[in-house]
Amino acid sequence: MVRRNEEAAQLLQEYADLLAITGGDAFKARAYEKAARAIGGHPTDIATLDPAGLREIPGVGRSIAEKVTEYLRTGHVPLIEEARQTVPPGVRELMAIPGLGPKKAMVLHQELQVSSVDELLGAIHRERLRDLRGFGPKSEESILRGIAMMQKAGGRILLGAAMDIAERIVADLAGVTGCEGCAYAGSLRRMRETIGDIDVLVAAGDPGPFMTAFTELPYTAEVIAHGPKKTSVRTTKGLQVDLRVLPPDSWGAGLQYFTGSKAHNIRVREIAVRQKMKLSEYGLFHARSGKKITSGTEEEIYARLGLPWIPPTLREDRGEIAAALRGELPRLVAEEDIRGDLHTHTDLTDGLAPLEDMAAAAAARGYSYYAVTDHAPDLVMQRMTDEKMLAQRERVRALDGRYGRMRLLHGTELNIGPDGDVDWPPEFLAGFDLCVASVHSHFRQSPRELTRRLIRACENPYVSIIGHPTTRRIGRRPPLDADFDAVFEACARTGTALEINGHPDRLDLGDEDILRAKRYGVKFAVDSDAHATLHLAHMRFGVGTAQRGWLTGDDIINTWPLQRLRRFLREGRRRTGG
DNA sequence: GCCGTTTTCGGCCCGACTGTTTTCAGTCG
Repeated sequence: MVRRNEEAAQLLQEYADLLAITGGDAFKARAYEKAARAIGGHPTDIATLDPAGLREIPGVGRSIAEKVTEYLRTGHVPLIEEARQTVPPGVRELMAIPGLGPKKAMVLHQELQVSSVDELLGAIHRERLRDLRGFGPKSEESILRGIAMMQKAGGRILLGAAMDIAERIVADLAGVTGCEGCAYAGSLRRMRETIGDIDVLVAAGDPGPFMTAFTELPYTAEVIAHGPKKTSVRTTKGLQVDLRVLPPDSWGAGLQYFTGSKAHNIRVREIAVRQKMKLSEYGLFHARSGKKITSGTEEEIYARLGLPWIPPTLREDRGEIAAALRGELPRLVAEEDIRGDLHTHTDLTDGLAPLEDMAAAAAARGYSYYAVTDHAPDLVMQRMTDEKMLAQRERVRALDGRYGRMRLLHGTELNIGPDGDVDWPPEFLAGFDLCVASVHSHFRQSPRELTRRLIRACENPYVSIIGHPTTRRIGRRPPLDADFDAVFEACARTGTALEINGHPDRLDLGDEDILRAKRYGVKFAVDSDAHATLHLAHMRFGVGTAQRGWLTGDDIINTWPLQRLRRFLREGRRRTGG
């Protein structure tokens, strides 16, 4: 069942943007934004709710409930469609550029008739922006930087969004009669942080029904190519999806081939050639006779080449073949190994769900422990106080034991200030079971200052985990320009874990940094940073990223039993390394 | 547009930073 929540959330967000662009009531725009967020993170599928049920979602009142109901019934909301007519679509696109908000986007459109990113680039190069009120050379520079960040993603979409659509397609095609196997392959199966296009494979004798079903899926906007072996479509969101139907006995060869990466496959084929064999998407063959050796499963193909099966997340030609040949592939962490989440939020700060709901959802995931880590006072907009935090601690203590075997931990996400200080003095921090500390502002300090700042946070005895260490947001904000080797060294020295934040916008640390950090002997924490019950599921992307960094359960503190985790937290409070 | 132990009006997450300005608007977290 596909949730309609995301669609409705996007529509309401669009209307909020349109209101902001056209200079409507800012509070009204914010109300729509808030409702969009609440609906997107609401655990119940809104399609099952009547207007009264919708109004129980915080931030949804009479007017928005009516519009959502209308949208669910007819697929249209005339008021929003009218508003859409008044603003060229490119203007909203401009708002996606970091540093450009609704006001500046509208000025660019009204004064320079700019309504797309390309037109904006043209205007900057002709130095047209400098004459505009509120713009200058620095803004040109920062806009260019923002556009470069966006374009570096090169039309690729984030892992989470790609996974959503791929899983829907796989579920739909698996229901077509004659389906003997259906899976996504490509960079998505390898869990890369961004995805260019989605590859879906089906094993079936007769491709026809699948090709037809594929072109008729509700999210298919345009059929790019339609043949007997391959069909390509563009989805309503502009993402290309390729479907290949393989004969069932070629399944393993096809899956191996289309999973890639290209560099990994080249290495594997070299091994085949050295053994007088040939590997293609149809199977493994004798080079001379052309006779097929095997093609049914990936395991058989790798085995016939003298290799163990290599997990897709390792298939990047980063030494996995050599390690496999030596029998030294790591025993990668799996999602089932995760015993708890150590970085999550509730509606006490910017989360959507109350403590009880978050804890119940965590327990349903089978966790043995679960940490609530709401924001601390220095993130001013969250309005945290000592009293609120202590009251929450009381509630956490009272609820502990009510979720089966799952234990509740009370923590916080501290802010690492410009000097590396955190929100509270040691006496107060000592009351938490654990503290995550993260950078939330002052991203553009000098490398020297940033490095010192992060190291000082590591050296705080009460800081156990550095949250989203580089603070990058994929395609939006570059990583901090710090000397991360020095930070990794400090983490190892002080017994501070580095977070692998599973939010698809972040995936921070990323795979390359994980590989580097591991060499210093650092431990990691894979967290969801959930702000809603559903976001607890982002753990899978964190685990995928950890796998891409070659991590085992032993490297990751939240795969450990609670006792060992507590020992790590205690040790860290003793070792300041100073 | 939402919300309510301030309850049908009048608030709404608030402060800092940035680049522009010559006193501040826009953007961000």
